[in-house]
Amino acid sequence: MSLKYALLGFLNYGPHTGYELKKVFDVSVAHFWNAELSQIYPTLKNLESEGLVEMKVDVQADRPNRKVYTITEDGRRELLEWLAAPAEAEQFREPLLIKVFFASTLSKQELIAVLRHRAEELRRSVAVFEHGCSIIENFAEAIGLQREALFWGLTVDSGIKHSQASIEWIEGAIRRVEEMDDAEFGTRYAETAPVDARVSVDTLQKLKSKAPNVFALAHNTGASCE
Amino acid sequence: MSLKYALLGFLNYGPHTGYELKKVFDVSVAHFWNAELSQIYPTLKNLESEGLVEMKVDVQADRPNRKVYTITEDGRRELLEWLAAPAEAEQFREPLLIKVFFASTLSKQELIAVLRHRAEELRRSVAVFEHGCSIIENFAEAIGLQREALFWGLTVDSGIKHSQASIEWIEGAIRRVEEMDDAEFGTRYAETAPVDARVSVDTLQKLKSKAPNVFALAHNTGASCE
DNA sequence: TCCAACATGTAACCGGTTACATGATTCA
DNA sequence: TGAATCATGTAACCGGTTACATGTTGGA
Repeated sequence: MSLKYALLGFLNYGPHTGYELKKVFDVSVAHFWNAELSQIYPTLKNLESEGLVEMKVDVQADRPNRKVYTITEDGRRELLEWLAAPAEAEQFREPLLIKVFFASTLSKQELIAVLRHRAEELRRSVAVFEHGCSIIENFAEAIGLQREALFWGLTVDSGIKHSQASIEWIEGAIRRVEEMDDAEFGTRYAETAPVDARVSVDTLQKLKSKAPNVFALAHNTGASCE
Repeated sequence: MSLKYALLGFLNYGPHTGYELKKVFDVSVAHFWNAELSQIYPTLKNLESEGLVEMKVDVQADRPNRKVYTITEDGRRELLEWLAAPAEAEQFREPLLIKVFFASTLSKQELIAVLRHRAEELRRSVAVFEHGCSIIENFAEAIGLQREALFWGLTVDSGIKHSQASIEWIEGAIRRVEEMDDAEFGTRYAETAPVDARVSVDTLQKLKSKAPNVFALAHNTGASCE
């Protein structure tokens, strides 16, 4: 649902075509919100039918016609309302954590390799983001939106902070895993006694009745143990 | 695609029904991977048709019949392969960042309110996660998987670290925003000169040709400016 | 000559959520 | 009496990605 508002946000700067919006997306918000043309075009159409934007065909002789979208007063109002409302927390899904969760099935070296690989990726993306900062600043100045540069920079900051937090977590995890015995890995539960699902579900039931508040809130986002 | 492997992971501990898997999900991986029954049931069916699990109907007199799923050797092999392969980086989408990106449209107080609200949510989820740790440890012990507790704890840790990183970023953002002049906010671009989309797209073109490497990699995850 | 850029779209698919359907038992 | 638990599912929808379709112009 947020794509709608991201588009309104850019249209609030000035009229754009779908094609232009995609380009602007790619250098400005792509690090936390990607969008494909095939999604942008129909979304613009919806915005139009809701009366939040207006479209004017710009007939061109030598190139394909352009559909230029302009935000309406209704659109401005709706954008502002959304911006001021509390942000929904997007659900966080991280495949790496599934691997760590079931890591005792792996060998110690395999787990460490997986962790190192992800850390490398994250380090690379931090480097990219650091370049991204200066690009965003140049861009903001070039188009006369210097005052936006601070806000844009904050979003890049957020990305860097998250990546760094992940890297630090991975480094800590590797240290802990390295301290472990090789024997703790490579378990195949078929060989040991398999877990009895009924027992574990019963156990959950008991834990739940002891601390119901914890289970009630668990759906929010992430927190951790030391 | 990861749901499949998360299910295989639990089935590797021992046979479970779909209903049981949902319960186990909710207390163990829900903080980074939610799953609904309506998704679990068909996924189990697919796993069966792929030969990665086997199903046996457990006829019950007083209650509805249960379908108990057991992992096969093929399933174990596929799980192990996936666990050892590099993790795909899930795309990160954060509505709050869209709000910050377009924050100059808001008033200063509105922006700060939005930021504070999210920080509060995050603080609450950190508290929940801290409880979650002890629950996970109790659970692991109760079902005889003590050695798993460390890995499970690491995933909770990751959640805490992320939330804390977000909180710190928000606190920094609030400090920066508080230093700003009220006049920097509440811009309505219609009143000033709207941005010319063609100029901004041209500018992007030039920035791109100057630093093509940055744009090539930009799709990874997040990094930031100081 | 061939590819990239310009410019707009549709269709199929995919992972996931919400809502709905069924029907027994147990507990407050 | 009515809600919660047990237990399985289907259907509709939603946001998003990938692939496909079309056709021109300009540059390597």
